[in-house]
Amino acid sequence: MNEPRAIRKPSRIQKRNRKLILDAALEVFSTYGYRGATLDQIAAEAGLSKPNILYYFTGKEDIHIRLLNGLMDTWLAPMREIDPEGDPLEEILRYVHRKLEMSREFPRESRLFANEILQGAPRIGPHLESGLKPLVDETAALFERWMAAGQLAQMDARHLIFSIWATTQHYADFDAQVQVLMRGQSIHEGADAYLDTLYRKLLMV
Amino acid sequence: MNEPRAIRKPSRIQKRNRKLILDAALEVFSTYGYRGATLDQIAAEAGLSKPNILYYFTGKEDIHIRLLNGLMDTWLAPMREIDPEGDPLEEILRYVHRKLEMSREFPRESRLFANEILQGAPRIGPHLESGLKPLVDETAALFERWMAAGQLAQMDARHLIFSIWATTQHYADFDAQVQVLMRGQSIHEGADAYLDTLYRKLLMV
DNA sequence: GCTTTTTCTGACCGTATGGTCAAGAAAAGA
DNA sequence: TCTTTTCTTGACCATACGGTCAGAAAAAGC
Repeated sequence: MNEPRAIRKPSRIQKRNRKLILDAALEVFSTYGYRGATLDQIAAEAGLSKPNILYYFTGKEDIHIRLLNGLMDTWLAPMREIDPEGDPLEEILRYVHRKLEMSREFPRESRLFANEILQGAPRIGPHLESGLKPLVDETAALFERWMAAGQLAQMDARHLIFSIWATTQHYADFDAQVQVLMRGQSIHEGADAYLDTLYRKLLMV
Repeated sequence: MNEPRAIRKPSRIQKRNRKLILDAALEVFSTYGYRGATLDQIAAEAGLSKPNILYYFTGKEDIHIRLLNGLMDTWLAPMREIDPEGDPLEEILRYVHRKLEMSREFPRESRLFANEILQGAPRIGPHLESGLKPLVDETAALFERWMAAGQLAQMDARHLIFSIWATTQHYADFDAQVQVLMRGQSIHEGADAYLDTLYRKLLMV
C-alpha cells in the first residue's frame, strides 16, 4: 500500500530524504543520546515535517538502529584493512593513525557509538556479538601470530585493541574536556606524535 | 519556612534521605544519561515518593549538578595523590593502577562523567575550567619537570594524561563492549598487567 | 500530655513527545 | 491529457514527565 521500503527500488526523492533524515539523526542522537533526542529536533534539522520523517521510518527506534547498523561497517573498516601480509609494526601504527583520523573526521559517529555502549548497548548489543566479535577475534589472533613469530613484543592482544580504541576515540568522545584542557594548543599534531611514540615503544621487540 | 537546605544543620532523616536519593540518582543517571533518567525512576530506586524527592532537591537538574560536583573530588583524588617527591615512574604507574581500580570500584561514577562530557558538558562545563584545569596544568607541569630532569622519557604531558584516562576509564565506560569481547576471560588482571607494561615502556628513559 | 516543626503523599497541572490519520500536493505513468 | 502512485502535512491523540500544592502523618521540642 504505502510502504515505501517494501518492494520497489527507492526513488530519487526517497534516497535524498532518507539521507537527509539519517544525517540529521546522526547529528541529534550523537549530541543528546537516544533518549535526549526528539523527533521534532531531527525533523527540524532535516528540514522536513515530523509526519514526513515517520513516512520514511517506522519510528524513532527504527532510525536509531538503522543509523547504528549502517555506520558499523564504516567504523570497523580500518580494522578490516590491517594487512596480515604487511609489516606488523607498520600495520598497527597505520591502524592507530587511521582511527585517530576517524575521530577527527567523524566525531559524531564516534559519539553515537559511545552513547550506545555507555548505556549498555541496548539496541546494538546483538550486533556486537555478530559483527564486532568475529572481527576482533580474528584480529587478535593475527596479532598473536605476529607476537609468536617474534615480530611484535609479547602482550595481551585484546587489551592492545582496547587501548587503541580508547586512546584514539577519546579525542572525539571527550572533546569537550580536551578542548578545555588544551585551550589554544594544537591537538591533532600532538596526538599523532604522542600515540606514534606510545605504540612504537610498546610494540617494538 | 519549609526550606530544609536553608539554615539549620541537617537532621538524621535528612542526611539519610539525601544519601538515598543521590545514590539512586547515580544509578539512574549513569545508566540512562541526564535526559533518559526520570524522577519516577529515581524515586522508585530510592524507595521514596516523587514529591518527597522534590522536598529535598529543587528539581531534576539540581540533583544532577549536586551529584557531579560532589563526586568530582573523589574522582580527581588519585591525581592529587601523585607525590612530586616520589619516584616519577612509580608515581605515574601507581596513578594508572589507582585509576584502573576506580573504574572497577566506581563504574557508575565513571559513566556519569562520561555521559556528561559526551554531551558537551552542559552542566559541569564551568567546573571543568575551575576544578579540573588547574589540577591538570599543575600535574602536567610536574611531569614536564620530571622529563626535563631526565627522569622520564620526553613526551607531551597532557596527551600522556589523556591516554591514562582513556585506557583506564575505558573498562568502566565501555564495559558492555568489553564484556562481549572478553566473554569468559578475566579482565582485571589482564588489564593491570597490560597497562603496567604499556606505561613502563613508554615512560622509561 | 500539647505544640511546633519536619517529613511525606495523593491528586493534580501544563507541557513535551512519539505516533496516527485523513486528505491534499506533487511526481510519475499512460 | 487523465490516472495512479508517491510524497507531504495540519490537526489530533495518548502517554510520560517535571513539577506543584494542600494537607496528612510523623518527629521533635516542651
